Amino acid sequence: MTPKSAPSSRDEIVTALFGLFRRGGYDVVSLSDISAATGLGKSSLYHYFPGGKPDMAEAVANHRLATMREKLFAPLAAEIPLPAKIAPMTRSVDSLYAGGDAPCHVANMLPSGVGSSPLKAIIVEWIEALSEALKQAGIKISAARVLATDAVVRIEGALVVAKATGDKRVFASALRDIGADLAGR
Amino acid sequence: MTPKSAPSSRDEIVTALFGLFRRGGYDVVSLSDISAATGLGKSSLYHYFPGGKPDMAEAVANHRLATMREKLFAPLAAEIPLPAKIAPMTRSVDSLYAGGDAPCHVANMLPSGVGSSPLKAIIVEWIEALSEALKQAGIKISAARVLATDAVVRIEGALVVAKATGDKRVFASALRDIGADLAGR
DNA sequence: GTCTATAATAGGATAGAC
DNA sequence: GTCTATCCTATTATAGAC
Repeated sequence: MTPKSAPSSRDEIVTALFGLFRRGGYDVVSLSDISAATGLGKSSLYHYFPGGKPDMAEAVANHRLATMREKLFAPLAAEIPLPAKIAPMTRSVDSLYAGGDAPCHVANMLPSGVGSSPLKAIIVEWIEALSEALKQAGIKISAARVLATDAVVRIEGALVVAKATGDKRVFASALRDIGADLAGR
Repeated sequence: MTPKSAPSSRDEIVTALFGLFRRGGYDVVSLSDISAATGLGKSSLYHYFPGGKPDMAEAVANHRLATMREKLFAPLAAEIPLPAKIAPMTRSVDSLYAGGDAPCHVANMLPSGVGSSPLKAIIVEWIEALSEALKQAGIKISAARVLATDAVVRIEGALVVAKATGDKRVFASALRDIGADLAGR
């Protein structure tokens, strides 16, 4: 067998970086911030990310894509009734965004343009996974796409509005409504 | 009469700054960028904005709030039938966000925390203006608030998703659906 | 693999001439 | 009101010892 692709501590660093980038976006986060958050000197960071800060941001974006695939997209492909998938999804979404407290990593990283390919994949694959789940439940694919897109749109929008107003309930009630719409009203 | 509150060229500068801040967010925009966009030297900028960059960002936020009040919130208070107000609103929104091409200034400025008070006002007053318009049309205030919040949520979310996927049609169809929902289906 | 030290650059901001 | 020149700081990044 090939040697186990050692889970280096790079993964732990990336997790710490994710917390920084998701909240501030690319340019707000400095190498000093990263150094403080990880406990590593600036130079050590270049050992893990030879490409510097853009390299870090892209690693974080790919890490987030993997998380979303595992926690959200894969479960949506299960061969079980639709409502049995939607409820867990809304719970996972609630958890992934800390009940509306944690901003969307995609939304905050987009303006910088760094690592935009995995960022785009997160949104595209999310809509795709939802569409497929709805289609499996007997909904026409065209209607499924509309519903799926609307769900992701509302989740992203609720995060923005909740942050702007300081009212997390906007996120909670949006999630509830989305779940009801997707599961079939 | 009081002398006309001279429309100094500060307004023109603020308009140029708005274009920069809305796209990049606070930290991406440097004084050099601003200098290039306005044609003014860095020092001249401090003549108009003694508080420096934060001062500029807050001026831009207040300018945007004024624009939103004029173009969106005030028309919603008119004493005409609801559908006659919703259609113009969606058209104005389409124009204000360039059909989904131009990002939301609020969403992109929020992470920095600079000028958050007018930014919050933009969202809060928007929801309030929509709620009032729906209430005037005979919808119960509690239901009106839910509908109004959902509309703003979907506009904000559609901008994020359209930007992430590179597909402006997401914004166009979201606007159409929102208009239909608000005008009474 | 992590550190200290340092380079090279760009950032925001100010002083003062015109 | 706009400019040139300058200051100070923070930034990303690299070199090289351990």
